[in-house]
Amino acid sequence: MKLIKLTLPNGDIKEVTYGTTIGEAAVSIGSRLAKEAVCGRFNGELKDLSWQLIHAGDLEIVTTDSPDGVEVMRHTAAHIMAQAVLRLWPEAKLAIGPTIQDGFYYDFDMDHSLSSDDLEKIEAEMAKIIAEDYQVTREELDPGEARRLFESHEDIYKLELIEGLDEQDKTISIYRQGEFFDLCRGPHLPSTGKVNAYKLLSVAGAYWRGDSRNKMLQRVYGTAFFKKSQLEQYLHRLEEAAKRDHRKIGRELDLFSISEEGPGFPFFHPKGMVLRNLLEDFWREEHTRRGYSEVKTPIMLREELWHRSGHRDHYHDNMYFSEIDNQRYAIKPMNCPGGILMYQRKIHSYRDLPIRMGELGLVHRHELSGTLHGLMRVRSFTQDDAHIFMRPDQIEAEIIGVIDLIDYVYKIFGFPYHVELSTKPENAMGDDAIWEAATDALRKALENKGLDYKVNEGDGAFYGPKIDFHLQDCVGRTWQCGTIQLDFMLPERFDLSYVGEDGQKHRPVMLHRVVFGALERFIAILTEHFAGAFPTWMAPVQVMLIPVAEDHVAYAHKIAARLDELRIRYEIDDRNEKIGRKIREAQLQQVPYMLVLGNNEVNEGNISVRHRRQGDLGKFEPDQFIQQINAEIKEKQLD
RNA sequence: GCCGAUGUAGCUCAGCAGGUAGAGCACUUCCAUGGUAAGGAAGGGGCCACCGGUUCGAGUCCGGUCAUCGGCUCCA
Repeated sequence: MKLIKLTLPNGDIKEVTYGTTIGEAAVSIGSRLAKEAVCGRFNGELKDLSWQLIHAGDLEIVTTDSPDGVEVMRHTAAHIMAQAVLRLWPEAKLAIGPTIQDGFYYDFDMDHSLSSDDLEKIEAEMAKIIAEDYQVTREELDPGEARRLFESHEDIYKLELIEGLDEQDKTISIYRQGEFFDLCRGPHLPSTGKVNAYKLLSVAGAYWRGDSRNKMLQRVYGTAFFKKSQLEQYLHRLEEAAKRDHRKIGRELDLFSISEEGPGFPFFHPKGMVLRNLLEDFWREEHTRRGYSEVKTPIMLREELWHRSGHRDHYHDNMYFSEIDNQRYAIKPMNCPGGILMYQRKIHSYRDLPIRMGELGLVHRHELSGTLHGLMRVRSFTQDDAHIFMRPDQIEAEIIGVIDLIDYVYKIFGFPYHVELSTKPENAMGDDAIWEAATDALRKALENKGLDYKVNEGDGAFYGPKIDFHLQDCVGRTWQCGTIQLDFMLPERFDLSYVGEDGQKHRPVMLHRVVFGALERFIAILTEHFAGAFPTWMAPVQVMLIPVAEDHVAYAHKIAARLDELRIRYEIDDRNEKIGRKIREAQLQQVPYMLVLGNNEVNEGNISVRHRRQGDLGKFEPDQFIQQINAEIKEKQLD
């Protein structure tokens, strides 16, 4: 009998007989391992436990605690869901059903429109399929067989997928469980009974192949875990994220609102303005320090300018237009053309470069109505923009300068982040050579900084490639904020120049960049990240003065005068209420410090300090407290 | 823009066999002068998103519009 040598992850060599399945191999390695086994990884490829080993190679048993194991199980869960849907609505056509981060979905084409009540029905049917514990088996078919099989069920979407697979010369495999079968690469769990903790989460529309010209299908989202406790933990996390929703907190803390009179055009309330102004102050301080100047360009400019810049051709659908004195105007969706006009006002020497021109620019973009979302997705927003005009030899140093700035700013807020590089998109201006040079410059700067990055092919802006910074909030979600875009195109289009050492005209290179991205969105992210409990330096109200009774209001004003000197933001709660109530409300407003002022304090000339998280901190000399909170603010401490 | 759901007081929500609207919180006034997360009482407040239809009668049924929510597409 022929023996096969398997190399295990720890380097051990295991010999098994020809034709042994991965599942059997797992048993022979250890019974505990076999119990936890989900599938195997043979020479880097995931295979079913029933896969037969017929030649030597590396074998790893993928277990329930590995990310791959979870993904395989979710894929099986998606099949079980599809099976359940077909049992309930036999006319449904299956499209695709992949796993995604934290779960899976399956797209269906069916007349019955699914409601959340239906999710329960589907879940119940899934429970039956799991209890019935069908074997999940793999079959490999040639394209003709596969076509016939799916044609017999009029599975138009699967047939389209098969066409694609056939072109790529890939093996066509299907998986069966009970009466159900599906086109699938696999691998899968050995049987449906192995799926344990699952939950269907929502139904939504989704275009076939993600293309809005195609039919809209019904997508059911779900998730599954090996352990009930993990599922519960995940659902709990969703609840926590919902509690942090900036739309809810924004209302509760009176930061901003959006009126039906202006969908996508937010109103900032006084407390939201405090946040905005602080971000702007911080931004100005950092930019001044780093050699930026600040400008402001007009909201509206002649439409002709936007033809020259290329926006009219490449960005038309997102722009608003208007008319003044029979002249066509456009409302700016970006700040760059204005910045360029500013650059062109005079002749520049090579000695003047780089020019770092910052602008907190209010831009308007027509976003599709269905995409608006609180402050995260709006139709008018303020970019913390800057345009750097520079000589080609300055490109790398300037990019590195921006990378350092972004790194500095994100660390102040305690955000970890990662970086992505986006290359030439389909609707791009300019030829490939320029794009390549620009993309190389960005890549070089990243490599010089030793930053790891992911590449997004075809995801760049129409005028140049970009580096995106994705920060991660405390619930683990990521948000694209900062970007650096290199642009050889607009300087060309606008015939920008500087006078070189040789007295001749040369073409400068432009860099577009933002750090926060948009103030509106950044405020939304901060709100969710801190769940409304902004660090003291940002808190709209930093101190709540709480006189115990009417007699103590005068003393509160005396303390307040001291806070005024240092521009510490406070409120005096002089309502005729018990202090328990005043404290509760200050807590709910996430005020960092509450000062309780009653007879004891007035007589002793001190204050009782309560912190929103640490509770009662005891008595303080007013000066001592004020110095302490002032330091906390100046150092922008996170609490 | 597309698919689905939703739209009742400032907020959270109840109401429904179609008979002209209700709670808690908030707000106002009064009483209580209170010591670390809600003191008590009284009162004001709604063109039930908007427009049209069915009906003797519509918050409730039907159609349209607008907005919001969950996604898709897109993106700061």
